[in-house]
Amino acid sequence: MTETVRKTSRPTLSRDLVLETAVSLADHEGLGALSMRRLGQELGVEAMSLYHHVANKEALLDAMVDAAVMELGAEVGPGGGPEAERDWVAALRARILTARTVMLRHKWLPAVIETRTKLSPPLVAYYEGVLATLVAGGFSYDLAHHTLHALGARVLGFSQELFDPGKGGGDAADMSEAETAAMAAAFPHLGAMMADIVHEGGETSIGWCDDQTEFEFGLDVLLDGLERRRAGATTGAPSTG
Amino acid sequence: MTETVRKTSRPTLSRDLVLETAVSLADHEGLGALSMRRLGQELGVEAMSLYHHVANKEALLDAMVDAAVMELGAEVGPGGGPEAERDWVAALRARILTARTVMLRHKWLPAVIETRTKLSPPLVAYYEGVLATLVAGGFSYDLAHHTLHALGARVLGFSQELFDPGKGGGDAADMSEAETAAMAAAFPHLGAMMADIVHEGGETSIGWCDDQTEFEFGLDVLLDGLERRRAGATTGAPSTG
DNA sequence: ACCTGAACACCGTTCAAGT
DNA sequence: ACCTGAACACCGTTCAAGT
Repeated sequence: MTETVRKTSRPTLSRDLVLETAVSLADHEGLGALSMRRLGQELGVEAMSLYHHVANKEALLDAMVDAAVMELGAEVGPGGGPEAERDWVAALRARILTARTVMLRHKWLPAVIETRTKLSPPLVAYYEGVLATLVAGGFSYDLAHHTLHALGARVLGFSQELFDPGKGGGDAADMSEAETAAMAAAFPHLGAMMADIVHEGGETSIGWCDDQTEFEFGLDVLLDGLERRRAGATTGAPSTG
Repeated sequence: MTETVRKTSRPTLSRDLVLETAVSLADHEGLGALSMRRLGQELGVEAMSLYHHVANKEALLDAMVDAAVMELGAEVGPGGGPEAERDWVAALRARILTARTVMLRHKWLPAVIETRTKLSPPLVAYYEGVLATLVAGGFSYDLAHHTLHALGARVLGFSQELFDPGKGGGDAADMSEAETAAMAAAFPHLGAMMADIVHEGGETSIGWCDDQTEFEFGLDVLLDGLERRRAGATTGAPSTG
């Protein structure tokens, strides 16, 4: 699981090596494991040596974001172009789902991006590509701007999942029958919904929610609604039938 | 700005007083200011005394979430009912916008909710109300489940805003003309969009994005798309004209 | 029962000192 | 120029001791 230390060889420290090691540490053991002392240890060096290659921990996190988002930028390409003109929904959808694979590789990235105070040039470049895709698809800058807000974190391939039964320490499997029954009594709709999902899941996905499916569902609802607005519907309240 | 300490009177400590003070401290000075030592100081007591009323800091955060979400629950009411049957969009929209006012009062709440490992009963009760509203509006449990995922954090009144020019240390006003020009050259679409927004903002909102407007736009796009699916459209990919 | 103070094992970071 | 070790000002938390 854990990478072994390389106390023996000890290659000369460099900014790139510090960065790579930091990203790898965060990838494998989570953001909580990334302390300056621990990172130094991983490199066979005292924590204080890191300060010769990085101003402080915030600067290290900045650089990690830049590195990961450049990775993302390389995979999604420039954006815009004839595919976007033909079908902006498909173009943007593909772009965002690619972004998602990068986010899944670097699970720490959303949390770190959220806490950045200076904006990352590679991230701005990514947004430029999204915008190019929207404009090629016929969006006004005004609607494109609202669209970026509407997509929010989803534009980078992640969403804040709050209602995650798999979280909560115990997923459905962990809940005792008594607990499930008590919950169903107190919260009838949630109880019914959970029963429904568990049934539906059946043999394939045991019990709960498929993150990828749900991410795509939410994304498609948004893309659908946005296309309707682009095509000329009012930007006001939705029709309520 | 900062509340003054009450070293003098020193009322007997109680769990409720600890909780209230913790919430107030986080409200006024942010989550970063909430350390056990600082909270003790605010109560005119040693940090270690707090452990008689709260198991540890995680338990304190759990209790703070419960308290804030109960506040939310009291303001939104039970959910469902005849209004939801008549117009689920309006009912859910109102519910979520009320939730948003609570989130704006307790800015620390989203971040803390995200890190909880055990689920909060008041939060489950809130979801039950959302679900009751959807079911009254004609949703199947299956579609309602997807809907909760699609709304994500928005169901609680907040969204992960990543592209926030006001963030980044410098908003547009803080950027030098040279910087703005350089950015417009490197990222033409972003440059054009920003110029467009600044113009549009005009006298009323100086320059940038109105969070409330953008929140409602994104919410309405989602509600619109969800209503279409409820009314019988396929749950697959959106039509791309 | 409630509160305290010293202590432990952690942080990020500074600084003077080594090579 | 690069790395080190002690130190400083913080964390959350434990534990034995006070009242």
